[in-house]
Amino acid sequence: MSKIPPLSRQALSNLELFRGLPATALDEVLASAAPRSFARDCRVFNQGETRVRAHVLVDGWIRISQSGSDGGQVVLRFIGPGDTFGAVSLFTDRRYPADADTLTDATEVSWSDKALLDLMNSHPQIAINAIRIVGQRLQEAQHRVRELATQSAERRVAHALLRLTRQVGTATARGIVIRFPLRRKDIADIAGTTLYSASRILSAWERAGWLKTLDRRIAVESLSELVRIAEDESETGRGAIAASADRHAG
Amino acid sequence: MSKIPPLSRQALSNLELFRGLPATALDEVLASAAPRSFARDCRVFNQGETRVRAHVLVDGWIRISQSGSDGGQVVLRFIGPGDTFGAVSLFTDRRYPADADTLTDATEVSWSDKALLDLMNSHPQIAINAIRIVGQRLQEAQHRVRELATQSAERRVAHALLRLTRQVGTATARGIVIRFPLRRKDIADIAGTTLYSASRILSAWERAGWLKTLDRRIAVESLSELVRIAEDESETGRGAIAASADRHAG
DNA sequence: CGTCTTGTTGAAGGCTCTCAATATTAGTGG
DNA sequence: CCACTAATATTGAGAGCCTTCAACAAGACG
Repeated sequence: MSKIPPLSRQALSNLELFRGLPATALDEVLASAAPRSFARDCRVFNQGETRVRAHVLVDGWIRISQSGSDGGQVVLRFIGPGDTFGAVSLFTDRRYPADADTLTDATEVSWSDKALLDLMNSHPQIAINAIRIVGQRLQEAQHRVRELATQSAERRVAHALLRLTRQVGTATARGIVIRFPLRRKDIADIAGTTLYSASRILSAWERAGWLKTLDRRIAVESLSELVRIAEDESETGRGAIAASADRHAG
Repeated sequence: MSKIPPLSRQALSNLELFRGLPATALDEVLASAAPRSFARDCRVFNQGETRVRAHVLVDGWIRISQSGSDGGQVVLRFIGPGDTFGAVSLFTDRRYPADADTLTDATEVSWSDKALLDLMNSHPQIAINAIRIVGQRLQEAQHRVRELATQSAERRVAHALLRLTRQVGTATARGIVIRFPLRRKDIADIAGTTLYSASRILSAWERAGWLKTLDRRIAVESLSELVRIAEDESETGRGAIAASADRHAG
């Protein structure tokens, strides 16, 4: 459908995966790259699919979510411009471990397993970059494991929002706005709770005046209060839903 | 204290991190390796420490656990012979993200950041092996995130035990025995629950005759029942502690 | 024999889920 | 612009899993 302009060497060298490569190497990378574009709300790949490729998102936003045989679902990650995704499966069991859906119109480039391995073998820096990327995600995932195992639903929602503001927040007059629309169910799947608890927590925070949601877009007005919820040790581990906000609102 | 025999090329090539390397490369790897040995219950490195190295365990068992500022703690992983550990931090923020403690006497070899980077640059296969290793752990961690977010404490304990039997189980006359002693608190920290819940769940399973613990060592006698608990979809998501076992025991 | 660590178990309370009903908003076609 | 429909959000009530606290038992060890 749409025309996809060829990626420039310049653009390529700004991607974390290909950072620090000489120009000749970038040309090799470009030669084996397959561009593709998607409309909003499209499935880029399915959990379990075996024709795996290494993807880099050029433009747009993508949600990575995993669901179990029991129907339980979690959002693992949001992918933004410049992020690598779906690449780990090339090295493990050659099946995508999660679904990828576009949240906006999006364009990506991807490489086959063979192409990527060849590139890494001739340019080890690519492999080293990949270790850094995957390593960061491993640390994030482990951090999240601890969060889920030890903290209350309210604190997890606070953490989730803080991460979102950092990763995809834009400062505006109305506060820090999260760049794409999120349903309560999305928040719940990110924080590992239910739609209902997420709704209660967020509306309590709205009552307290710490954030607003307009058209599914969340605007955080008082980041410091969220930080307090997320860090405050006086909150006894697992704690009352939105108790802090309601205490505050009186 | 103890004498550490030099690692053979043969032994080295059996480690996943150095798989598929030519003999000359293995010699290079050996040249920069620093061996070290520990008694039981020793700290190998501390969470937050900045003098990071890449470690490979040659012999023994190590527990990797992370604790938060609030005191909450989780066991992230057990490290056995041949496993790599502590290496990801070389590529990210140059701080160990967790504590490492020996569960038995142990010997390891380690490499400095510079040595490992040099080796990877001259032998990309090492970097590619590392991606596979870290990638597998990322997938495991993400799987665990989903588990913690959606499943009941009982199912999580069942999953934890199943993972342990697979990773460190030995088949004996008494069933599958987990190779090193585990306290109830350890089980709780693995499964993301409390000491008390873990105790209740495990003693219910003992009553049902599905496992026994002798001297802190857990012996699983009926793996299939554990699998049933872990997978059974009739258990409504988050479910009654040890209800299945007590139902079974009458 | 005392002490310390670890494990078990009861009771109570509370956070969080589930279910249901209603309100609100988005999307569509006239 | 408005009616109509579907999707989403809010909120109450109730149940229940799990935590928390407390007391006690059982070994390990000097």
